[in-house]
Amino acid sequence: MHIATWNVNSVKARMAIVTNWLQSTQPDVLLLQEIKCETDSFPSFEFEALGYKAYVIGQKSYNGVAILSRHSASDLVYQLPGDSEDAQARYIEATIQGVRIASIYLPNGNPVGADKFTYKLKWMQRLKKHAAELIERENSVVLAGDFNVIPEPIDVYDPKGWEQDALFRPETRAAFREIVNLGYTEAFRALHPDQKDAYTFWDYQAGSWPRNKGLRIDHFLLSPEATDRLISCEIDKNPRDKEKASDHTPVVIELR
DNA sequence: ATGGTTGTTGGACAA
Repeated sequence: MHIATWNVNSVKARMAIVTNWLQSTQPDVLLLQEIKCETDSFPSFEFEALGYKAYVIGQKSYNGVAILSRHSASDLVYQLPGDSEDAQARYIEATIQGVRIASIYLPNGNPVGADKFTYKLKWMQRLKKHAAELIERENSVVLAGDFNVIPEPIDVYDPKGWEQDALFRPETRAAFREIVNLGYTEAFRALHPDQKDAYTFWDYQAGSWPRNKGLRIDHFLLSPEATDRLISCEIDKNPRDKEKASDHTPVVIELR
């Protein structure tokens, strides 16, 4: 079973690149983040034509996540539990072929010191609580998406320069470790412990892509049973080099 | 670089 995650930075602006990639890669599941459209205007029909059913929670202009699946999904959850007041569309979860899978768009959190950073840390505490319940309740759990977290210095081109950024602040990294330490395995680093310059995001500005000045912020967290089934985890850099690319590129895992 | 770019939206805001 192949599962992919991709922050597409507007699904409508990215339709050609995403559909071409789906046709060539044909994962069982593609998790999308930052679809930037309302639920009802998601281009479900185009994905159905390629054999994927779409499960979507969107909102106007910002955020929005989706699960595209070649197999039927059940027991959908459309928001991260723990705050019914939170209207931001950043979380969707479903069971596909016995695997509990979430598509996550964790808040960016910048600027540090303002409401946005507080919101990020609270969101991560909610995610920790929910991740603890999932690992207790379910067997194979896959939490994947744009975590907006740089886990370690190896995951950023200039660790010093990013010290004060919400993606790399000690509080952010600690909250991420707390989730992992519930018993999850971060798939890419587990399989590629020493691989440097392995990034999933390159800013549109200042020639970040051609200079490979990137960040590794899109992750797969796997429960113990899912980890036992893990065959591979690879970053596919090809879509980032296309015309009209997203600033993120997809990551793909295979489970046996 | 107190730069730079992209997307939504029609001026900022988010990233």
